[in-house]
Amino acid sequence: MTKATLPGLTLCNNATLRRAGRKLGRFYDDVLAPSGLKGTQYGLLYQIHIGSEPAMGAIAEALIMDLSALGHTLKPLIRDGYVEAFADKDDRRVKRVRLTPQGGLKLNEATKLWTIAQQRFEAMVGKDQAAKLRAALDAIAALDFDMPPAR
Amino acid sequence: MTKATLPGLTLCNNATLRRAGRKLGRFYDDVLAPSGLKGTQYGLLYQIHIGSEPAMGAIAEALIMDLSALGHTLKPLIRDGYVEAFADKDDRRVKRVRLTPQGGLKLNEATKLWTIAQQRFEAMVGKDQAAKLRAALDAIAALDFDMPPAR
DNA sequence: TTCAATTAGTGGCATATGCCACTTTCACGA
DNA sequence: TCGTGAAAGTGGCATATGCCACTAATTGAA
Repeated sequence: MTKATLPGLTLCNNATLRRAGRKLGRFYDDVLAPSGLKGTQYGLLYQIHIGSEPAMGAIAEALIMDLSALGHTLKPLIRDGYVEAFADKDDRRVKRVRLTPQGGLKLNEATKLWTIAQQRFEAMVGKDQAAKLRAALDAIAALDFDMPPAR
Repeated sequence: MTKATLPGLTLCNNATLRRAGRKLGRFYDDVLAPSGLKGTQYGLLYQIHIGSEPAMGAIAEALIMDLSALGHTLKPLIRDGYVEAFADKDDRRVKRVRLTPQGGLKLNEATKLWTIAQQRFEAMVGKDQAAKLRAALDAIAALDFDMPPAR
């Protein structure tokens, strides 16, 4: 009973997902550490990168993240000069963001590290196993949890 | 291109896991809301419940969570009277925790809600699919990410 | 044109997590 | 027995996320 301190190997899908998330998150964070970015920040820079000066709302939707949470997460990246925001020309309510030249460089730098983490992980679980896992997770992300509260 | 704003369906295992985690987390949180507990707190109370007055370190290990993070997460639960801590009789460095009677009641109350969330989720993805997913996630949680930094 | 409803963000507050620097206890070997 | 190093937590600081109450800008209908 030394390390098998897991009597009830939680049947909770949410708890299991979070636990694996903490573990994997730390791994990616460790590998990305030399770049000074956290896994989340890397993902956010990437998302901005592949978008066309995306609006905050668009990013939040793509990442299935609360809009205000995105705003908070974006702050350190703007503060450090990796991202810059500007108002949309046609709708001043909309705030768009883009990477600064510095942000672009940082993304490239971090991508090299990310590749290492990604390869190391897939070498352990298998490339297809990883792909299947991502597919399953994307399926969850696409689920429509609703109806219950009597519409 | 309205809702398919996901050009690069992220290949990053970490980002995919986090995204699904946010989605699922909100679902469980919503269903658990009437109890006043968050999904994480419910999981923590449960973990304490199934343990024998577990030491903080044991809980942290089981949940693959940083010890200090556990300490922080535990605070609101202690503040609200659901959990109480006490020093181990033989080793004063060790701090053990247990549910208070109130905590036990709250856990029962929340478990009813949790069951609903769990069932609703599994009704959507399938019971075996969910089990497979948990198995895959547990496998990740059990991985040994090491060696690289030249030991 | 005017005003109510809607949309996009912001700020404040609270929890979730980590890392690091300490402090307190123990365990052990000299 | 003393002193050094390991083990278990705590506190502070920073990011990650959410919800709620608001504000600013738009859109639409009367």
